[in-house]
Amino acid sequence: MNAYCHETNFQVFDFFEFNEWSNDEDVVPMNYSQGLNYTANDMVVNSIGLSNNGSREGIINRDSGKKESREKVAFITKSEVEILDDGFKWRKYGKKMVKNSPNPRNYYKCSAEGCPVKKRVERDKEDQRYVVTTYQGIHNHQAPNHL
DNA sequence: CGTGTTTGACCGGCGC
DNA sequence: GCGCCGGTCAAACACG
Repeated sequence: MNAYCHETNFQVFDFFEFNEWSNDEDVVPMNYSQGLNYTANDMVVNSIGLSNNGSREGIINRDSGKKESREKVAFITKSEVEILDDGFKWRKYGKKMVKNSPNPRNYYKCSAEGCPVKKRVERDKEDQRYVVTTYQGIHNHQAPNHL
């Protein structure tokens, strides 16, 4: 077992999709997040819209029942480490303290050439045992092999 | 050298 | 305007 498999095997405690990713308040909990049987790895695969063989797959729209890629999704895990290794290469480009939270928010961009995907990582402001990871954008390249 | 991190500066939107 | 706030840039730095 490599470090990647180990680290992404965190239970997902909640999962959000953003219909309007310009508006952080407009989040819609996914119906299938209730089961809590998803790992961070599952969430990464679904959120980026790429399946194991690299084809576009996406997540299930609970209204239409169809799979579609989402521009922005977020999930919460209970984790002691903040940087979940999701198999992609990320370059950190910023860190900010956000209002009403004692914890900084970290900004990452996908290292792949021309890929527009970004993610944010921060600890839950009320319960620091939880980590909130937000992805925005859809990768324009092949996913890592182990995804 | 090539790549990634750190960190203050900078910028744009928004409310007053 | 001006200041707050969240997001990004980029120069310096670290490290293999």
